Amino acid sequence: MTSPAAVKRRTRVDKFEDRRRELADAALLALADLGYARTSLRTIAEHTQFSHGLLHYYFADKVELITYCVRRYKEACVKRYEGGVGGADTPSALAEACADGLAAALEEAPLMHRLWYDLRSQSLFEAAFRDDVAEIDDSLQDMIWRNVRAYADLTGADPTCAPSEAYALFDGLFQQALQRHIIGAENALDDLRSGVRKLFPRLVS
Amino acid sequence: MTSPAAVKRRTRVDKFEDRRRELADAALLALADLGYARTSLRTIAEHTQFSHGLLHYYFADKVELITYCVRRYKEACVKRYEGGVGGADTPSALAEACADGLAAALEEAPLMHRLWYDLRSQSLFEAAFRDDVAEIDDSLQDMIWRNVRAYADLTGADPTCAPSEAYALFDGLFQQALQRHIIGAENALDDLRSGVRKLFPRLVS
DNA sequence: CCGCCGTTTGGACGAATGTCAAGATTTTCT
DNA sequence: AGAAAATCTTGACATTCGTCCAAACGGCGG
Repeated sequence: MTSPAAVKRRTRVDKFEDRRRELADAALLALADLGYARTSLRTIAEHTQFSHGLLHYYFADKVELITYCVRRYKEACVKRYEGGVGGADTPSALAEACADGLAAALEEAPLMHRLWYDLRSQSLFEAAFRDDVAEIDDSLQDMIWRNVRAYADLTGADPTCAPSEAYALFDGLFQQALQRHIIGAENALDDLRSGVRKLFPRLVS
Repeated sequence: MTSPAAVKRRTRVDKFEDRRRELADAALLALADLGYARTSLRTIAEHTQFSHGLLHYYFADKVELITYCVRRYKEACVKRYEGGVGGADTPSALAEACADGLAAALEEAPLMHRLWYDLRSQSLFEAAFRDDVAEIDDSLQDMIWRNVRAYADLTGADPTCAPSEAYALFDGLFQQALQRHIIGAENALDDLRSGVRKLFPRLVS
């Protein structure tokens, strides 16, 4: 089995990682509130029960904290979507399920999605974020592509677009819906559902 | 006619407005380089031949300067696109012309478009930017819709989507292409052209 | 030539930022 | 229980930020 030293060490790094996660979650709440540009380490610390100095005990600098947050956000993100839309036996049912899923995700946590687009924009200026952002983009693209493929299978046809193409189109709809939802447009969610539902048949033979 | 006083006064405010424009243009260059989050008034001043104190002579505060920049960006933006694609007599020719136009716009000034998406993201946190951003979004949506309508007319069919829907889809393609172009993907522009060309027939009956 | 007024400068201010280190506190191990 | 290691707090640091202001500049009318 594992030696006592190994056990001790494992619990130690686990506690360390647990606290890192705890701090990162609090940081994500602060970031979702204020956005990257306006979130300082001290305001992040205010979202925790600890002092600001502790952040430098668990993270080397601000960039490492933010990138850790992005990675953590991604974990929750893929876990959220990997369930997928399994039980749909007709094309339009799948399209509707996907539309409802995206609309529900937007309604459930609009501030988190706002943060995502903020961080993705920042990654165009700050190269340190690019790898993590690209990973998240890839997993989102996979999620979209699984649905498009499943839709095509149900119709007996083939997709007429590349995975990245499909992702760009869905993402465009989602981002616009988020924008309008945050402004306060009450038809943003319905328009998103409608747009997604109509997008599927546009992407197969 | 205009009185001498009015003439004199007009030249005065014109000089004032000219300098505002000059400063805003320099600010736009700085913003395009660094992004909203990292651009300070002093770094903006370094892009001009003046000192940082001058900015507060022409702009009340930073928000007024930025919003003025956004408005100025919009002017150039609509002027850039209002020419449109007049001379196209077949649907696929129009689609190709539009695809080439968007790809050329991206290649010509990628940093400006990066700034646009940055500022649009910021507007989701800073309500002061929302009106100007919404105006730009509207004019871009009009630009897209004119092309979709023209394409539909050439095919003798009707668009099967709303203007905002079309804009969201095109914008999704463009934003992804920008992202990949900045990362250094050499096929980003070609994929954008292909995606745009293929998007038109998807949006008509 | 002087004085005026629109411009422009450069420095100063308080506040906020990221970072760091020394000390206090808590946990862990023997 | 006591020593050692970890966790956490506190205060300080050098910068940088937006903002403001007194003074200097410069052209133009009197």
